[in-house]
Amino acid sequence: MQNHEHMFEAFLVKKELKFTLPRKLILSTVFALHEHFDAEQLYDEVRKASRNVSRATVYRTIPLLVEAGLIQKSVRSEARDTYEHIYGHPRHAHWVCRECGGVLETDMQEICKQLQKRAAVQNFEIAEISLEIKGLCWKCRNNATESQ
Amino acid sequence: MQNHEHMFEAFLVKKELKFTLPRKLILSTVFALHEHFDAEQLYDEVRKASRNVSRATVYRTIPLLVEAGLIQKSVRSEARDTYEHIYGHPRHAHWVCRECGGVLETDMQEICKQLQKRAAVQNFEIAEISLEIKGLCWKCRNNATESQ
DNA sequence: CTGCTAATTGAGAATCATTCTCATCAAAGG
DNA sequence: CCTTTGATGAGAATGATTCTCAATTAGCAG
Repeated sequence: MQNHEHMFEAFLVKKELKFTLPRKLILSTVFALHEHFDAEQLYDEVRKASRNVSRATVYRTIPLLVEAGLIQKSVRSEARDTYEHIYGHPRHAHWVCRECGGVLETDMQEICKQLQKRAAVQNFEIAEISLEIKGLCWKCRNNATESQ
Repeated sequence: MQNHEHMFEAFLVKKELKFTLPRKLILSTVFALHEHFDAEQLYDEVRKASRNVSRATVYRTIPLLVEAGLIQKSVRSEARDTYEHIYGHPRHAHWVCRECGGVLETDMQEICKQLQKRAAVQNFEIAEISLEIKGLCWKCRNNATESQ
């Protein structure tokens, strides 16, 4: 049993919820998937392993995974909500280009440290941090100036 | 005419769009509203000024205001998309409590400076910055420990 | 092993914010 | 006052997510 399975099971036990077969399947599928995914992609993958898991259960399990600290919502404002692993992945900022939609990720260890300090002062317990910068990437800036 | 009206008009002219009456109305309503609002609230307010503005036009104008740099999407993951003024408002981080839903705002001038530096290196042109921290506020942490 | 109880599930209907369609209207220049 | 093209209003359509409810399952007690 992998580490994230232990974590999820511990979380469920604490909440007096059951570590059922559908939940096990969804969990292992999430961690077999790319770091970024949406509910529908997850559902498709889960169905490959078992046709007996419904879309509703996938949608119901995602918030549990979020609350357990295993995943969090990722880049926003797309049609579907997207999620990303946070267990075992250092936090990173997302630089989203408004023009081409490309996403660049950069390290944010330093910023996280600053936020942790501020959290201590405010007595706030951090579960998720999302930093998103939108604008124009270098490619689209070049295209914009060329076409003038 | 206020400054944000000049900005919006300049933006529209540059895009070869017209500064029509509905757009003027929506713009002035946005800036008469709280810093945070959603499309429906905006629509309700606009309708108070004129019953001849449709929901569709409100929804169509919001992305223009975003692109013009006057507003941006705010705290996410609520049912409706919410927006906040950015023209004339220093950027701030949102600390969202998962338990009570409360939102605290803190300054992020320092972080913005760091991001500007990194943007210069990447040759990225920043239009929006959103920093959202989710977790438990001090009140809800206290409640949690009491009830154990 | 068997029954009990409450949580969980699957299937599909329901919701509801947002987007789209399309006929009508308005602005700006000639 | 035409003309052309973008803008608008009204309501239909979309589509991700949530809800409903009867059937199933897990965990426990006997």
